[in-house]
Amino acid sequence: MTVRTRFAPSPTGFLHIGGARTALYNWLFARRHGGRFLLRVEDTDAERSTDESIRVILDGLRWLGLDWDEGPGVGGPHGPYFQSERKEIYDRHLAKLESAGLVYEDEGAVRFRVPDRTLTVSDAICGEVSTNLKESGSRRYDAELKQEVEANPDFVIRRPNGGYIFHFVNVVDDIEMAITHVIRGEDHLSNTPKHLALFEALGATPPRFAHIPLNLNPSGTKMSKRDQGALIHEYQEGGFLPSGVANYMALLGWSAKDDREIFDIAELVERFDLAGVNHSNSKFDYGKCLWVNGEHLKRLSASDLASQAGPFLERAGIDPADPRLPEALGLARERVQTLAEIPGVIGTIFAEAATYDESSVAKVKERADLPQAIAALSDHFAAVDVWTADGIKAAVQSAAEGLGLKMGALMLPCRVATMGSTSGADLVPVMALLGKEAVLKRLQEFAARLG
RNA sequence: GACCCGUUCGUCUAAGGGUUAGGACACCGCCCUUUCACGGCGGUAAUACGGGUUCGAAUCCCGUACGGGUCGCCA
Repeated sequence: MTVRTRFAPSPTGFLHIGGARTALYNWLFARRHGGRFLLRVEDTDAERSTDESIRVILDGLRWLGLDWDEGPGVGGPHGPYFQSERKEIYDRHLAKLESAGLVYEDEGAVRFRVPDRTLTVSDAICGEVSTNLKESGSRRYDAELKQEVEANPDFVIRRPNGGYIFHFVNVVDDIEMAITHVIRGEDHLSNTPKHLALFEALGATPPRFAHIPLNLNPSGTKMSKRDQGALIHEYQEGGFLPSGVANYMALLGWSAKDDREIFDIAELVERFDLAGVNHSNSKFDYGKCLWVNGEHLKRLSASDLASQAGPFLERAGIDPADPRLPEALGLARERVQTLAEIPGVIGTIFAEAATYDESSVAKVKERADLPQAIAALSDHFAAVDVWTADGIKAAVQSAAEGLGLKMGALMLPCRVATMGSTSGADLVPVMALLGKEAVLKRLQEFAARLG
């Protein structure tokens, strides 16, 4: 049997981290087992389903590298892949239920007769979970009354206006699309008996279910789009790598059962399995997500780093063709966790002049001998013949000796004078890239600032 | 409220009857670096609670507490 999984988002205008992780698990599972991954858009709620809101979701999936074998844009033998275009299919299945006497009309809506017996979900993660829909559905909690009220256990599958309800279309589509494995959030576990009843009524064998634990925000409540790290496009804009984000998402609820945590996409495909999925919800940790991304950044090849960083460099006004760029990127990668941080670390190399950070300047200004130190550095740099890291170091060394100081005592003032800040990339290579003239000019400007 | 799922350092997790309860992020300290970082080494820190079963329980069972989910003519 070929494994067929699917991701079935409703277009809300955002690709949420929870949805993206569900998509990832389905994708990994399909890829791991040489199966197919389908994408189906659940746009039965017409108002929210704009082209734009659909595009955001597809773009997010593409950015993460979660390509689909069947679905919007690629087609496939089980289309259409938008629920809004599948009305005839739903009508056909409804007719089957009608002729079997399993549905009835109620104030214009169509209700499905639930069976009065125990249905057992055999979940790959949660184990066996049994429910009797007739019993459990005959009472309903009224949030306003704050108490249970009588209810009709037969749930609605079609609205009076002809629109079909999620449970029904979801099941019909999974049958029609020959889905073998449904990996979805645990919030659907309680809905699954309804789906089981529908599969049975439609004469279909249900797929294998795997309900994965939910991702919560750091306060332990449901992630909302306001929470940091909640939306996939923010990662893209924030300079994360798709593989880093996928790696971190995989880790929220799954582990390889050894101490390894950093995996590229191919390694995730190789190692992912449902047995490694946890049973309990996890809280999102933005700091760890940053760390994982930083590890991916460190492992990137020089050319990949250059192409990935491109948009962020251009935005900062750095010419991607500058010959100093490859070396500068090498300096940057060791100390950033996102691509977006790169310009801040090496931007000064490509700038006309240093931008002085006030608190950094204030820090070195505390030294009484600062003007002399800068002057000494200027003199010794001016005398350097071969402007290389070694030559620069030697110059700093001799400048320090002349002042009766250790070399380290001059490094920080030199850093602030040439780079504008106490932080940033490694000073000596930066000066080498900057060139002798530029360094001397910056020292002069800094001295002038001091007055 | 009923039903369902869950509970190991602050966070993500490993250990599925016998471990000094392991790793990672974060935090702290030391070393390295004559700068900023990286890195290396070390430290603080957990089995929710109460009962069982067992020679022995984080691990199996029951209860309690807490957290999450579901209970729509939303998906």
